[in-house]
Amino acid sequence: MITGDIPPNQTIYIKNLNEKIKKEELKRSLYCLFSQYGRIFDVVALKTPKLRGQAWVVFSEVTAASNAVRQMQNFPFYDKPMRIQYAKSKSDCVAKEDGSFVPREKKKKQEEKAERKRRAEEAQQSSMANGTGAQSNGGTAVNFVYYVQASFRNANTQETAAPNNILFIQNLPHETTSSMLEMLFQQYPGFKEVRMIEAKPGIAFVEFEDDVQSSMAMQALQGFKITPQNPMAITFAKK
DNA sequence: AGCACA
Repeated sequence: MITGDIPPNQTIYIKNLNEKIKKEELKRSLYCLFSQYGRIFDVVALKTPKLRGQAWVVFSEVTAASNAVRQMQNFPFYDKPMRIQYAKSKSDCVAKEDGSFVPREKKKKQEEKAERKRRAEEAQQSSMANGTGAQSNGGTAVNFVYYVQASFRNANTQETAAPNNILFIQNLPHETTSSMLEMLFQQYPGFKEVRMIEAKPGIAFVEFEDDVQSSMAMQALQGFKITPQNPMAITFAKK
């Protein structure tokens, strides 16, 4: 068992990540990939020698983390299978929320100064923690996607489907046609076809060759708006 | 392989 004896935690610890990916891109992609399991408070990734290739994704719920640990285990992400466990400790952003946060000991003066500078640079990009950073699509889309998915899960008393080659698209404007979706999705490698159902407007299925390609398209188009009111909510189809 | 965050 890869999670060993680490108790469940709302934060997951991911290792074996592709170290060639730039930090900001990595965080964005992780955010997109894992937001299908629930609301994400924060994504932490550092490129220091000790911490590169690893990341933490902080969920609002332990159940979301549990699903992520199980279903995304060994998922090929930037050509490397992710190894996922629960984090060993509580994330700062969670501790701050529940009042148990105590600032840790300070480091040496110079390091502190260097970090301060780095933080200032990152300040503008780190809007992600508030769910405003996922894609060029803007942040409300991501929260909305989670909302749609959550109600979908409730309605069906089902969990999220494991990654597979077929995407399930929701919240489309009713005027959407399959050729419109084709134009959008065919730009991603492995695209096969779009399927829509006459009797069910607002949803569609998009098939790819495999689950890696489908998830790349999912990340790219998650929250994409055909009209301003319709950020699309993409999940993996239930098989 | 490696568990951080001000």
